[in-house]
Amino acid sequence: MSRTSTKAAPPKAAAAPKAAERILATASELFYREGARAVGVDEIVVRAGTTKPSLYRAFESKDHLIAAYLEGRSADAWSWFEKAAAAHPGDPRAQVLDYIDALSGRALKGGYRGCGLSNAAIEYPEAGHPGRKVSVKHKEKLRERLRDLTRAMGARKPRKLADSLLLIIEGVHVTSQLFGAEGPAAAARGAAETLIDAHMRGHV
Amino acid sequence: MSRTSTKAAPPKAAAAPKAAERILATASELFYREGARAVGVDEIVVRAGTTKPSLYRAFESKDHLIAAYLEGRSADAWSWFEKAAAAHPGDPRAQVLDYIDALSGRALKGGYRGCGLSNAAIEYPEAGHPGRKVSVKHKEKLRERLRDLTRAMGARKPRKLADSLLLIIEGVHVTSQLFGAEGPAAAARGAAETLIDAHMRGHV
DNA sequence: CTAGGATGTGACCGGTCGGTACGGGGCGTC
DNA sequence: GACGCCCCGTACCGACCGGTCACATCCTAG
Repeated sequence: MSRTSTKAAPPKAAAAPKAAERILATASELFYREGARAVGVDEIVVRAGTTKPSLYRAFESKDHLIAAYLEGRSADAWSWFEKAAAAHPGDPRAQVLDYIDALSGRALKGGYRGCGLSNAAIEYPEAGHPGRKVSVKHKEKLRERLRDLTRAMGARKPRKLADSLLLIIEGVHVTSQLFGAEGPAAAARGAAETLIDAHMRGHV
Repeated sequence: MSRTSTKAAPPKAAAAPKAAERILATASELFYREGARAVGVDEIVVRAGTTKPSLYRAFESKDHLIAAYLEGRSADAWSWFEKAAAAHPGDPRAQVLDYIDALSGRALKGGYRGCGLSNAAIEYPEAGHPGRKVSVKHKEKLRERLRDLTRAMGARKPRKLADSLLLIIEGVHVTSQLFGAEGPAAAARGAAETLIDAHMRGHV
């Protein structure tokens, strides 16, 4: 961190201080593991080594803290997505397969609790909830990105194939929570391959 | 209501009286629509036109009331399943397709909130929760039934096909909550057909 | 050294959570 | 009419919910 210019040291809004970061990190772990509704703000601040006013200075409500947590989850998911894309440049089929592979790989490990975004949408069905909005936006964008990929493959019905893959992906998320390591997630990649190949051959 | 016989009117244990039934019915609707964690016992008893002691006389705790609600959901799901089976005797492919069709049909209507059993498992990740046990048992049985069907089809890899179909089914449940009527559920039947046909041809 | 702003602190708010003790009241039976 | 049985509702419990207050403390810029 070097000194910048002599005048106007921090031009933009100050970055979040440490307490707020710890709160978000702690809340993210707790929300993911136990579900947002099951976790109280008291537990969050105690485990973050701080207190409630610090929480409410950084986040206007618990619901907005949930939204911030989900924004983080969304960013993580996109980084996985981009990583899979970067691993197979110009090969959309391998990209989506790699993404699904990574997904079911994590799903088959212990402690997996599915997709935080999907879980939150289930916990908060009310349309206006700030967290739910983040989830819905993320999933809509994912649907779009999947369509981009299936179009790039040259699939006959790219939208239908993308939706089919999305069903598989969400299926992985929930079944892994129900069945654990022996769950159907292991079948995800194979199913995705079959679906893609059938669409490429026009067998749909 | 006519008089029954003169002697020994109710020989077996008395059936649940009206209050308990109203509580279960009200709770079931509320739990499904808003999520079990979001609904308090006070709201349940008020809307059922009764009071808390009546609830706790019939159910030993809220968690057990949730379990009772999920038992009902499970029974409903099996009746849909059996209906699809009965509609196509001796044709397991048509049976499973019909079931998925019925599922996505409901999913594309308004007010759909997915599978109550899956939702509850997401809301209550703790292994010991009585409601979660009902959900897990149901889903394991569903996986078995699906395997029976794919075996009856003569699929090359019946377990893998069954798991693939289960991924689709659970995918329908969650995506319908995220996307509403325009969601990917409409692609479910087609995807299932493609998967089944590929497995029958041995293209897996 | 001083002044200001951002941060941490403990106490506290009304409301709701799941759960319970207890006392009446309807009804068929003698 | 008195009894016993079963079912129900009134009132209440301690704990915790999300959220706020006034105040102590610290860091940093000047």
